[in-house]
Order: sequence, then structure tokens, then C-alpha cells
Amino acid sequence: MARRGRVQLRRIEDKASRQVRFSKRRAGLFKKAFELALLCDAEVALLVFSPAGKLYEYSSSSIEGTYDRYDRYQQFAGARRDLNEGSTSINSDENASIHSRLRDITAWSLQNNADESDANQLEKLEKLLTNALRDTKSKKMLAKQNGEGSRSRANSSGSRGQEEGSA
Amino acid sequence: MARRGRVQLRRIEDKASRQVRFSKRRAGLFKKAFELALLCDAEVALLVFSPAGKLYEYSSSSIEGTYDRYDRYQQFAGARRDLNEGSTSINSDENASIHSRLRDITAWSLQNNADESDANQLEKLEKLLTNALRDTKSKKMLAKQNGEGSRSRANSSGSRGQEEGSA
DNA sequence: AGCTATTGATAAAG
DNA sequence: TCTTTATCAATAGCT
Repeated sequence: MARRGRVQLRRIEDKASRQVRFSKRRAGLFKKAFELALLCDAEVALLVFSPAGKLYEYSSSSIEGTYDRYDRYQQFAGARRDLNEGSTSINSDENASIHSRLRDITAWSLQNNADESDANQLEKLEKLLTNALRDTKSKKMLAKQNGEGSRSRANSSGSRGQEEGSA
Repeated sequence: MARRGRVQLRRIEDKASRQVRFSKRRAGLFKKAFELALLCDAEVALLVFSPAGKLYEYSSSSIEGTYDRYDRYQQFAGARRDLNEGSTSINSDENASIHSRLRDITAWSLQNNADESDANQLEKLEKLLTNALRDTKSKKMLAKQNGEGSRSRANSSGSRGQEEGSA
């Protein structure tokens, strides 16, 4: 009739059995993915390669589009991390402005699934902003070095000398 | 206690309920994906963006690696399709050789999850092969045009005049 | 976040 | 490979 115990969570050694299980479980997985996307309004992309190397795919919008969104998400996460690292050591109004600006853009970007041209625009914007931050940091460092005999407009509160490359 | 009927397959309108369902079903989906990969020795990549735009990911190896394999798979599928289209109209030994060669390479590529350098090598090889095919097709066309008064070594059996671009 | 009643998935058999 | 069925697993609605 049916199985006597619960399923063992290890690789199925019998090749024929593994193939049958794969077909059934793959169907189940794709159904679940579809239901999650539909019921919960989520964006889902699923790639499965069978042991034989055949591709099965599902996506609620498009594989490429969702992967691009993933790439953007990771990029923004990196940029946000860089900014956070920077702001703890510099703490300037300028940096804060860049920081909040990037946060807004990130939020917008991640809420809306922007198309390719939007993505390109956002990448450029992100680069502009991160470069601006880097310039800001460099200026702070220079101002700190040169400012020992002259007054500087830079806010250096809480900042200590650090070995960050400024190139 | 529990639900009275089976779940409706449409978007959950209540925001709070949708959020709870998302969390539960997402957990279930990721568990299923993990089990499929483990039990059936499959390569699985899963990307989910929540309605709020947060990313959840699972992959049995790596998202990037599996997406690259997807890209390669699609490329090879395209190349294979091109070759099939070509071979129906040309049917040469040369073409058959290229065809079987590409099939071998495709099989190897899809069985093994090649790394980036392998992928680059394969892309180059694929281009060489498809270019070789295109050259072969061009030669056939030329031989056919020029060969009306002279014998040609080209096997033209089963080939009829067609309007394929030969550039 | 935990708890059950119920539906849903699926392993083994036909 | 398709269907059946007994059993396990997921989860909707509550708290």
C-alpha cells in the first residue's frame, strides 16, 4: 500500500526510484512555487537541473528579470554596507545625505521590479553616489592631514585616523 | 481549529494574513527545494522576493553558478536548434560532424557544472562550431550557384533552393 | 510564536 | 508510465 515509515532524508541510491521521486517531487515543488507567487503576491524564480542534466524552470515573471533583480539587490546591499562602514568613521552631513538618498533609491528599486533601462539608470546612479561618498571620504582625510595648521570646514567629530585606501 | 474548506487559489487580500501565509509557505517551499536537491541529487536554485521586497534565496550549489548553467543551457539549446534547422536544408557530412560534436560537448557541459573558464572555453567552441556551420552552409549555396556548369564535391541531395542569409 | 483539524503531497503498489 | 491508496507532511485558522 503505502510507505511504512517516514521518508529518509538522504540521497536515493536506486537510480530508477530516484528518477520517479524526482518527477513527483519536482511537480510538487513547482506547484508550491506557483501557489506562493499567486497567493502571497511574491516574485518567484526556480531553476532545477535533474540528475540527467535536463532543465526545469518556473518563474512568476521571468527568470532573467528576477535574476537581474537579485543582482541589483546584492549590489545595493553591498553599497549600503559600504556606506554604513563609511558613515561610522566619517559622520558628515554630506555622507548622511548620500546615505539617505541611496536608501530611498534602494527601497524604490526593490519595491518595483524595474526594467532593464531603469536598472542601468540605477546602476549609474549608484556608482555616482558611491563615488561621491568615496570623494567625500578622501576630502575628509586630506582636510584632516592639511588642516593641522589651518581651519577646516570638515566635521571631524568622532573620526579617528584609519588606513583606508583613498584611490 | 482548522480551515473548513480547501484553500482558494487566488491572491490573499488581507495584508496581515498574506504576510503570515507567506512566511509559512516560504518555509515549506524552501524545505521542499532542499529535499529535492538532497534526495534526488538535483541542482536547485530558488529566488523569492516577498511582497515587501525582501529577498529569500536557496541554492544547492550557488545562485550565480546555477544561473550560469541556465544561460549555457539556453545558449546550447539555441545552437542545437540552429543546427537542426540548418541540417534539414543542407544535410552534409560536414554538418553532421559538427552536429554530433556539438551534441557531445553540450552533453558534457550540462552533466558537469563547469566553472567560469570552462564556460568561456565552451562559448568560444560553440561560436567556432556555429560559424563553421554557417561557412559550410554558405559554401553549399555558392557551390550550388556556381556548380551549374561544373561538378561539385558537395553533397546536395535533398537540398532545395532556400532564402537563408549567408552573411 | 505555538496548536490541531484538515487538506495536500507522495511512497509504494497495481 | 498512469492510477490508487495508505500514510506522512504542510498548513489555515486560532490563540
